[in-house]
Amino acid sequence: MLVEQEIPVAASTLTEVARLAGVSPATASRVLNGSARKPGPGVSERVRQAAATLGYIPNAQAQALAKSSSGLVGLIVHDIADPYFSAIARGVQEVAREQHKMVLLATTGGTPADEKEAVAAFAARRADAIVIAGSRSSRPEDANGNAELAAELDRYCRNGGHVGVVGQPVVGAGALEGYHLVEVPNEQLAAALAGKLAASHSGDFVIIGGPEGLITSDDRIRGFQSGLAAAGRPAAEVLRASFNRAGGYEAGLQLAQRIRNARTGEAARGGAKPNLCIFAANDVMAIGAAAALRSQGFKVPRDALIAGFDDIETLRDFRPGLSTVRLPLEEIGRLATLSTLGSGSGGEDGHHDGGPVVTGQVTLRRSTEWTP
Amino acid sequence: MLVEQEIPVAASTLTEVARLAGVSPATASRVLNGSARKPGPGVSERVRQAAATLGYIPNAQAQALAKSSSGLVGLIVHDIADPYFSAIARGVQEVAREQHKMVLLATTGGTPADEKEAVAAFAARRADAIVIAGSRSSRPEDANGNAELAAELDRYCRNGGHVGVVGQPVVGAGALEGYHLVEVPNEQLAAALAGKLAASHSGDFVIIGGPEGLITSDDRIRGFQSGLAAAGRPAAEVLRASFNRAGGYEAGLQLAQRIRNARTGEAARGGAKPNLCIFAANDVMAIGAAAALRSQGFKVPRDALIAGFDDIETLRDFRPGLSTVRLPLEEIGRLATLSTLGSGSGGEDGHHDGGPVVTGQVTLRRSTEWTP
DNA sequence: GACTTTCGGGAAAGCGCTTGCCATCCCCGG
DNA sequence: CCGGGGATGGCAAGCGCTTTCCCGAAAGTC
Repeated sequence: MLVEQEIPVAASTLTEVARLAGVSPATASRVLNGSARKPGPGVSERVRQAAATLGYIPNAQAQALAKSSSGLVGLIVHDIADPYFSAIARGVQEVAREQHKMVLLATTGGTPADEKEAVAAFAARRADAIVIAGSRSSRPEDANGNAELAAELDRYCRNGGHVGVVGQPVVGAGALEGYHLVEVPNEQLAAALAGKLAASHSGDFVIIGGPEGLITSDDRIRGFQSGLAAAGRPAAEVLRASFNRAGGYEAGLQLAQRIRNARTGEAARGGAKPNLCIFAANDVMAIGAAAALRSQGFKVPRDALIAGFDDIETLRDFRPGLSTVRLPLEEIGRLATLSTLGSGSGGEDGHHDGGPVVTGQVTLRRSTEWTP
Repeated sequence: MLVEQEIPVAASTLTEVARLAGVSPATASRVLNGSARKPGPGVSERVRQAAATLGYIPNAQAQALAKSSSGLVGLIVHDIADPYFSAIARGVQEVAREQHKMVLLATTGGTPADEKEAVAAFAARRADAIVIAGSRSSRPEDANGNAELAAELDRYCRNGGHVGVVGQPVVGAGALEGYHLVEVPNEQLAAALAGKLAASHSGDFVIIGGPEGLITSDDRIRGFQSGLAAAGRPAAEVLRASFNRAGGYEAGLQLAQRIRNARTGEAARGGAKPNLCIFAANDVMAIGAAAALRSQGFKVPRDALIAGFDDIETLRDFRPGLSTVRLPLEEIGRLATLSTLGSGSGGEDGHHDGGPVVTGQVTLRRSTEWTP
């Protein structure tokens, strides 16, 4: 018996389904959306049938309003096209999907003011959780913005929201229930990297870092320096540039000039071991620096060694292979999201929990390997 | 006169604001959220004041429900961590931001069934627009899924939604009002690339394509072949692999074997021009293939030329520079989004409009440049 | 067999906001 | 001086769904 498929011009509502099934909206709601109460099998069948016929799609907004939980996860990144963030985003997205939630995306360029705004927007949408990736800033001029961001987050948490922060705590945020942190051991890893590099490189070190106050960058720099110190080496000079390829390139040009000067001074003897090892605070900067060196006629690792941080996937095919620290970015995204959703119980004492442990791995490749 | 900042434990509602301001919720609504009617200045001031005191954040869900428009833009991609998609996502995000909308992200791996589900979810959330990036599939086994996807999209459009599709039309989708397409001239560009390559390369061509039925890939292959034909060259052999780095790598290994065989056969004479030019249907595959060749001891462009498609930003530092076709991905994302939002009027005749014009640019670099 | 428990279903009260409509009030021309 | 028109504010009816009661009936308990 073929039933005429009704193709409604407008989205049909629960009430219509209920009417068609000859039950009350309450019952229809109970059968179609998991409720504690399970209506009888006969009724259920009728309702489901009616829903199918009408092509019923529940109005998520209305549901959210009624049960004040939206099934939304907010994700805040600096720039979704940056491979660092898109890798994290993939992790977040995966978990969200598993948990039948949708992710709401906001990109802020790292400006605390924008981040605050994004949090507010997420709060307005009653997002169940917010994941903030991307370095916090400790710059004085951002102090204000940070404070507002922290306040906004606090309020969000106080209203029952959960926030997962990747990397380091939001400056000034309280130790609230619902506030989770996925700590990334930038400092230790950078120290470990420095140690390894110091073992094989006897010359100078120089660091290309992001702008002062970018915590991730600062942590990595500090870690690298302490690693150097532990190896009995003098502290490295730090060049500041913007935390992206362009910044790396710019700094790379400076360094090229410097190498050139050194060379002419020392009467170019062939086969000399490169005298400089560059540590860029992230892979993208490292690539930029490498490009700059190349543009000036220098080769890595022949004329300078170079290492980065993150082990961005797309960059693994870069030649010479970039020495770096592998960070499980996708996993980090997953963990940050899970900490806010999955373990509604996981951290019953919850607030500011030590959080899941993330480890990275120093990965040495050709870019820091001098071969005679 | 310092007023004690009231810090409400729960998010405050419009009604509370109204009460504090001594007006009706209607009025409060009118002043706080752009309404056609502008209440008097005195009242407005009081309401705004009250809202500030209470730290009022409108409940977007409720607003959406009441005015059935959510301020949401749905974005469907295969994989957000793929630089191709993340570049597009950036464009989408930008426009959304400009228009004070938020983007809702869904990743589907390209499965029509998942895409359909994503569309349904977006529809449930009453997204104002949906942008679908990522190749459609014309494979027979996806026909079913495609049909369902098309149906879901149709229904969404019929309910007043706007959808913007990147690349090629959804197979089987009707020519509906609210259905926009940003066409990417994959075929022409691939042909142009083939032409340029044919001009400088006299040997064989081989194509590494995605799985058969992936329209983007197929278009590029077809274009390349026709470009070859136009240059009086025989059609190239097509190797099929998955549309990502791994696929490229795999195919690259096969080709390496082939090159090796050819070499031993022809009694290795040094300095021979590479006999093979590889066209990979996208940059990531090209990189994979290049890595495979390298792993087998071959060098690009010494032993084989190679070209890709997309001009992924992160890959521009790859050495040797990868010949490719530059696609303005971010712009494509922007256009797709704008077509659904900005020009609510732009295409008043609207449906299936020719859409904005996207052009790419053949970009030759070292990877296809044989130097003696 | 009379009583307390379930249990399946419905009525209705919201969730927080927008908006059509009505009641005022003021300003102005006649 | 009075009536009409244009502002301006409030009332109340939803938007579509969930959920708390409540009620009748079926099922258990001595």
